[in-house]
Amino acid sequence: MAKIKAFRNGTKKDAITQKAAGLFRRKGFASSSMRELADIIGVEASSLYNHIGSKSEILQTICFKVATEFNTHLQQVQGSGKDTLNKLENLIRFHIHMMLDSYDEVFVANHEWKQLPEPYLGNFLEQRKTYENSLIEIVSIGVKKEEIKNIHPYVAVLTILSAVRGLEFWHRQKKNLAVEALENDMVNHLLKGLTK
Amino acid sequence: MAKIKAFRNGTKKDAITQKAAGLFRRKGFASSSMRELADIIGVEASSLYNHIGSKSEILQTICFKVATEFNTHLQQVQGSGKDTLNKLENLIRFHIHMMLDSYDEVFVANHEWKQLPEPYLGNFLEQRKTYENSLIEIVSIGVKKEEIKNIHPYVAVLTILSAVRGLEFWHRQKKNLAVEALENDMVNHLLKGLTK
DNA sequence: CCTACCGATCGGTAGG
DNA sequence: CCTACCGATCGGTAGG
Repeated sequence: MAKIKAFRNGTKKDAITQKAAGLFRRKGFASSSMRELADIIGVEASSLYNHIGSKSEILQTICFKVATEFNTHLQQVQGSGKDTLNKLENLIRFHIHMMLDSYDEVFVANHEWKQLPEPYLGNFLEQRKTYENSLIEIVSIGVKKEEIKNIHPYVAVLTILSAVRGLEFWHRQKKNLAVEALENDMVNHLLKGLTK
Repeated sequence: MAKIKAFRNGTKKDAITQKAAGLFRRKGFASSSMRELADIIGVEASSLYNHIGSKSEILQTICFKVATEFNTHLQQVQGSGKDTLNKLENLIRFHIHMMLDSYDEVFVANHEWKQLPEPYLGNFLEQRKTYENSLIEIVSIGVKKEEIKNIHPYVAVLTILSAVRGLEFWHRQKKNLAVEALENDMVNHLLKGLTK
């Protein structure tokens, strides 16, 4: 019975976090009230605190869940032994899939991390910097091995990360454009450019 | 005398708007209070209302000033008669300069437009959609004229706009990397790719 | 430009 | 899970 109760608490907390991700994405963290969130869940605001510790804790859960998923994937890529262009293609496709599959969570992690309280803010920024440095290292090795053209690795990484992040705008538009076509065109653009 | 008073009011409002842009960028619009802004200016919160109508009005001023600057430049490019790659390069460089020269304002326009009240929100989104459609048209013509490779124009525009927007992250880091080198590398990456 | 203040709303708690 | 409520803070106004 205790097990079932724990299970129920877990799913309820997960449900709150999921609904919160959607709300925070639409209105922003600071502009979202716990009363609004409670309305969406279908309870009174005070009842939320049986499942979560604070509003801020919800944001922490979202941000660090996303960070962990990206870090886990990066480690797989680093150990794959593929060449630079293959690694970058793999990373780009993963970012695209994450943005499309976990839109609310990735969006919130990208936009609302500033509202994290310390020490979570510092921890989050450190993880992001480490992630970015790993990508820079991958590009840097590619330049040295002459597998890709000579470019400042930092600029290439910034361009790639920013471009895939921009898919948050696509999600809202739903053009008559298949996901696979979009993904392939963006990979092609970022790796091979526009010039014929 | 009336003229001088109007002039002083004008600059004071401009000073408030400028300081607000920095504050809104750092903390977000909803998390920034008028009392904080007043502290930065060096007056009491109530005194701000001699120069501005509301907190929301400040955000409107910032967002539409930025939108107007981009629209004005776009019209120049459209009437320039250059080929597609030249037009795109011009647009990319302008976005980069805007991001570096008017960092706070561009950042706030990019991140906080959601907090605009109607009808400003609808107006802003319409302007942005029109701007985006103009860029899509430029790429589309380039594909038809075979000046650039075959790609979904929407994806190319999304990739370019997202990449230049990502320069907001660069601003904070101040790598030992000259602006010109960064600009040239990003233009090169977006137009010619990474592949040798 | 300031003092004084308002009603609304916020995140969160007590107690059942 | 709810009712009832708290202190803090918010954007903004009145009046001088």
